[in-house]
Amino acid sequence: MAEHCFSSRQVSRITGLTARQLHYWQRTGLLSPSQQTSGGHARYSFTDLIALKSAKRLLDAGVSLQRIRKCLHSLTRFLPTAQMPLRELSLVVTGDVVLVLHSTGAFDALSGQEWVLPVADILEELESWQGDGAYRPTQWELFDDVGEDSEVGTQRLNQG
Amino acid sequence: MAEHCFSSRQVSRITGLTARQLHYWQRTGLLSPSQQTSGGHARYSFTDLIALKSAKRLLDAGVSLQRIRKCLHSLTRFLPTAQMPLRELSLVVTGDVVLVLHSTGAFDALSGQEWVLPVADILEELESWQGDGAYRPTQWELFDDVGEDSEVGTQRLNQG
DNA sequence: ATGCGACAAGAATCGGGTTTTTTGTCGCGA
DNA sequence: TCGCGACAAAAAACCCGATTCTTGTCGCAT
Repeated sequence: MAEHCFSSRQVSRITGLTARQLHYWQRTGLLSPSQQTSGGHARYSFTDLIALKSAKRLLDAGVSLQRIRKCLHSLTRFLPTAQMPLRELSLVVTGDVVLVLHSTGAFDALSGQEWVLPVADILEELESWQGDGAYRPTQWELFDDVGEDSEVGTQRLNQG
Repeated sequence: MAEHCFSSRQVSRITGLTARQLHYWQRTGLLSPSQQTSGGHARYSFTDLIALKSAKRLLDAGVSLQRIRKCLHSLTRFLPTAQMPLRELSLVVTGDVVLVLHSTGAFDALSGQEWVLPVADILEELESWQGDGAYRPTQWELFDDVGEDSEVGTQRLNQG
């Protein structure tokens, strides 16, 4: 593959990251350009661009750099690059976590851990208890009757 | 529908929650039995059971009760019960958040906010820049070259 | 038996101050 | 022009004590 790909300036223009950020990220090991000129100037590969652009997106979504650090780190561990068709991945970002959504499920980009609780399972599990004296509803409505009249301000347990 | 469904004892046996918990949850408005006997004894509906069982699962997954509170609260807001086929839902639990996975995507059960970053979009966006002087890889490998030799312990910026 | 109130241990949250991280800006040198 | 080092502001993480929440246990009333 070609040695020269993208200069810092190009990458900066393309990804929206500042030169300062690229430099700092290289310095702290988040992502170094895969090539360098003999003069020590950065040359980022297209693969680098993908990672940088992803990171930039996460940043814009409010994920802190430290979190991104961990994410990238475990992504390298948990994504078998040969197998994973990248186009089918999605990153789901909420305030605190970054999930990797895959066709087969989802897992936490930080820990790689996966906890999925299909509601269907719960229904199945409960249905075996229905003989205990209940009707059999056909239309499930979940959480329909939570905290209606009793206010959450009522909890004065340890007081007089 | 039938008035009598499940007594506290039954619910306790079925869900694995203690009577104490059921009582406290009722008291604090997390979930009250939808029926009561004239004597003031609890009668939980099957719908209640689903909610309780879900909550129990979240508890077991390490989600704190306060978080569950918020989850249930926003779930009631964000799930149009009439439309949502419950069997297609999954709760994705990671350390800090509870996500509701739906066929069309996922959203945070706490805030209802949704940020999905399909990697395919990133690729698409980048491909328009390829003329800038790069090769055209056919096999994407992401995050393959992150933090290899340069240690993260190197960042001594503000020092001498 | 079930509900209810009281007390207490343990867990979780909150608030504020401190430390670390991240980024902008400037200046120098190749 | 690009990289590099230094200083400083802003943001994020961290720590720790205080507060609040959750749950177990006991005793009493219905």
